[in-house]
Amino acid sequence: MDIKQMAKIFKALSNPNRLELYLKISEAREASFNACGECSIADIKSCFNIGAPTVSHHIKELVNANLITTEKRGKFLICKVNTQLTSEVADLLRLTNNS
Amino acid sequence: MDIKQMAKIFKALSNPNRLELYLKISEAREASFNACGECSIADIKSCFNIGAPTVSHHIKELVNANLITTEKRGKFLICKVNTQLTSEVADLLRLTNNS
DNA sequence: CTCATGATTCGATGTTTATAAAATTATAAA
DNA sequence: TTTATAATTTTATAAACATCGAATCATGAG
Repeated sequence: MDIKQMAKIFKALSNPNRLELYLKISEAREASFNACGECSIADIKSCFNIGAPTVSHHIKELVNANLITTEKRGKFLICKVNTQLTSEVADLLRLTNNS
Repeated sequence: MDIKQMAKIFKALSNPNRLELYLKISEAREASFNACGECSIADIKSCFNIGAPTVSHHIKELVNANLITTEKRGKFLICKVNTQLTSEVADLLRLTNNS
């Protein structure tokens, strides 16, 4: 993976609110918001102390870093984690560690 | 690990130059700058197109996030990766992935 | 069609950040 | 002790960022 892309991923996870958002979306697959492992902006927003425009902005950054994907379902936007990318990054970090 | 600490780590890795710096320090253990798996600021600086003050600032951020440790040896500052933290982070990323 | 609601865009604002130039400190060598 | 070199601190600046309120867009319900 290219350094710029890697940095972009880390940047997307570098804001505490956005990171928590991301983790929430990840967890949604298990203790689900809607039993399908998905998570709407309204769901997310109700867990945080930040406004809808900010949530929207954060979501966009996560999508932009390819960490999640979204899908419009009716009025709602459904977010899912891109599990492959996350584990790629984990592997890269692991590589720097072959002590 | 606490969300804020996690975010801090990611922030420290979110700048392309700083990330590359960090990776360079990691690699130094193998294809070494000084055969002891260490890496001085001068070594680093000579690989990048950024000035000494900037390198110094980046190093400080990496130390601050606990990703590296430093040790002054004579005129030189020697940097080493904190491998434990790195693998903790990798594990955390992995965790979001238990599909 | 109208309305309510979920989400996005726009505009503004205060904060953080990356970077460099200049000045300063620390240390080893001559 | 003087000098050269490595690194840090200080100061300044331009760019990026997080956040919000207001306006807007999109969609499903009545």
